[in-house]
Amino acid sequence: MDSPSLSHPLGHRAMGETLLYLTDEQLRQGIEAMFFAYRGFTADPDRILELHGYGRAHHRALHFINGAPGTNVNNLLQILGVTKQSLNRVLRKLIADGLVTSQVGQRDKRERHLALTEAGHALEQKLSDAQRNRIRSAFRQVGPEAVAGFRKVLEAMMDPDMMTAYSQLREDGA
Amino acid sequence: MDSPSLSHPLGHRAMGETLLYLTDEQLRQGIEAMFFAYRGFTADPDRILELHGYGRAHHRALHFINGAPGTNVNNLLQILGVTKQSLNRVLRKLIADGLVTSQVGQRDKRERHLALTEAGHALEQKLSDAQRNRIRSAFRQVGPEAVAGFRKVLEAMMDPDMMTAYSQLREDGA
DNA sequence: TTGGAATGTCAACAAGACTGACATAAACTG
DNA sequence: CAGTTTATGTCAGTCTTGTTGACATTCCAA
Repeated sequence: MDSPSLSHPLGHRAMGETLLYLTDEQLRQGIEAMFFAYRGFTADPDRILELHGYGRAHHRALHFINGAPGTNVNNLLQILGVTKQSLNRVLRKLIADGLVTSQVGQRDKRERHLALTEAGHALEQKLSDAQRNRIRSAFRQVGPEAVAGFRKVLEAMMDPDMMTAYSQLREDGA
Repeated sequence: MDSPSLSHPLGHRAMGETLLYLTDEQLRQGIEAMFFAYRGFTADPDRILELHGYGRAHHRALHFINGAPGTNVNNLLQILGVTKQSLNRVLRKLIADGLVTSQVGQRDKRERHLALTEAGHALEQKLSDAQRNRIRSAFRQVGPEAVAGFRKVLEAMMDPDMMTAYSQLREDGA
């Protein structure tokens, strides 16, 4: 179960170890695992968001503003991968509700610098706690080696350009 | 980098190995990895779907009908976790376009048994190939141990009840 | 100083989720 | 057999979240 390469019906004669994981069935299982796991991953925050009248888009905005306070809208756009109009609707509501502040930039007055208010932090914490609890529980169940593998696969699955935008934001933040 | 447990600044005195992965920062990275990886995971099929005038919902329907041909609407509903109205809209289009067949059940004539037509198989293959290519590439990069860990974590992250519906479908199929 | 690029806002629209109400047909039950 | 439950489909209306298009403001460089 944890090391199929040692007990594969075909043995490990001519086939490289990596090939064991590349049958269509293995890949199909990987695809479905992503589908179901992602649903689990979002389920807990979704329930909380619904109580407050928000959606997943609001959660994403809160999450990344929290991680890079003072960031501007454009940075956030790169990360979230949506149009500015779409993000703007979400931000407008968060600002109107007093969860996010938008300050005109000092050097460049076109920019708006975003940050969480106290109320914004409170909701972000609540959402983040719910999501972390599930991840923590999963990580505990499987142990550190599995977690390392998980991280490696996910990183290999990302689009490289998305990650560059992300690292930039974390540098610019504050 | 690949084995933090051996080089953690705090050493491994009183802390169980698992604790190393449970700092808020580690969990945050896990959360963001899921977010970015899921986007990569859906990016390739999304591009193909757009060309054909379909969305992710159609992909999901095609995927699970392909995996359990002859299944009925109710099973599909359990798996996809959407309302019948939502699924019906998608199925109606797929049937009208000749990608899916809906046959009245023989034993229970209330049920509709769903299957892919030749055209449906063709599109499903195209989508599935695109998605598999990315997963295969990721799996190849990281090696079998990481893949095993990836699977373990994802399974631990799922909602248990969703998985029961899923296994049922795979048994009932055909 | 003027024109283009960058940034952000408003309006309108589409996909895809939702609820609620209802119709039909078949199966089940007393 | 009558009545109820189950499985499915449909219509209408709403919500979130994505899209484009149009436009205002600000900055910068020719």
